[in-house]
Amino acid sequence: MFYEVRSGTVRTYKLLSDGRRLIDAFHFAGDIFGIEVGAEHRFSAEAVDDVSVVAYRRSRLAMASDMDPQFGDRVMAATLRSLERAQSHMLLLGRKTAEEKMATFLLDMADRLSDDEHFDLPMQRADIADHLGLTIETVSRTLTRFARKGLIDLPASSRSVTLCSKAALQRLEV
Amino acid sequence: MFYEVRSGTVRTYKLLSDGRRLIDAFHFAGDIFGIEVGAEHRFSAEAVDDVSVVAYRRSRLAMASDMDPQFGDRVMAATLRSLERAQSHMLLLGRKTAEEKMATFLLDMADRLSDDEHFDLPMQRADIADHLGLTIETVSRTLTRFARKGLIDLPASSRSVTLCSKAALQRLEV
DNA sequence: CGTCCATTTGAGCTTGCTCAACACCGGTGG
DNA sequence: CCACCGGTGTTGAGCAAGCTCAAATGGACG
Repeated sequence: MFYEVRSGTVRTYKLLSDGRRLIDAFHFAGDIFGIEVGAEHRFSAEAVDDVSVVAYRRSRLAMASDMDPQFGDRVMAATLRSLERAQSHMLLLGRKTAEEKMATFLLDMADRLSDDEHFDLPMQRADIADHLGLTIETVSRTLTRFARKGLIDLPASSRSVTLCSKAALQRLEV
Repeated sequence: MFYEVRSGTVRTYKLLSDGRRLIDAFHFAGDIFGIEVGAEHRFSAEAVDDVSVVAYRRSRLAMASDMDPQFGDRVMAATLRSLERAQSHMLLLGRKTAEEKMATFLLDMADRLSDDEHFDLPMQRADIADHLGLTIETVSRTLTRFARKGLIDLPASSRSVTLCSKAALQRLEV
């Protein structure tokens, strides 16, 4: 089985035995996730908000690839995109500072969630923290620091963000 | 183009603009690496020691898949294995402590480099550090701590390692 | 209005980093 | 032979980024 998000946001994650969590990716409408080698999945998936997802049997892949080569190509492309994302994310997790992580995250979300500079984050601080290898507190503090510096605007709701200076964030991102 | 290691060890890595490095993987004999979507590569590869590598043109993939489905399968499997490894490595980078990282690394190397509990690391401390998101000093200190605890044996040469207690390392690994 | 949950903020601590010195080893040349 | 050297690895001391623990704030909803 593998999956395609129709609407909403899905998080895929792994846990350590003591409960520490790493969210390896957020998946939005149109994203394909959960393609694997073996029979059983090596990570879990959860809905972040209200979600609609399509599930495909894996056997469909081989079959569909014959009938509809486009479909096979799309799945291969999705797999390679996951790999690319994972590789960039390893660099972030292993070598970026908290500020650089947040800057990268905000720019990525802006890119994927909005046409302009404003968007609403579907996930809560704990999800962001577990995605960036930080704690909730560090995420929160870094966001307020960005706001104080005038890089972003955090109107009331705490989930909505406006990027005031993408250029400055890109500089921070390294 | 993508590549297959015949003998020796290859490291693939990414850099931040100021030179911070993350080695996303080490590739040993038989490993396939460097499969990508776009035209240009998004990471660099270097020989860790004396290496022999086979390069395949990407066009060969589509072509060969028709003539030799086995080959296409092998490449797809390699891609999925890279993705799996990247996902586990994200958990390591984002959520494991220095000791847990080293324990995981040693067990992985033992698995891939040796039949028993003894092996020689092909890479230097700086490579290990940049693979685990640590500094050289922390790698070195963690290894000596493991040796003092009797978990491993570090005979003279500093590149050779014997695991005295895989079980204990597995417990540390979380 | 009170409760629950998410978020923010503060204070102090710890892990892992930085900077620095030292040890070790293989190669090179006087 | 051995002194020197560069590259690699180890060890020590002090520091700081980010964590932990704790409390305060602020909505959303009944």
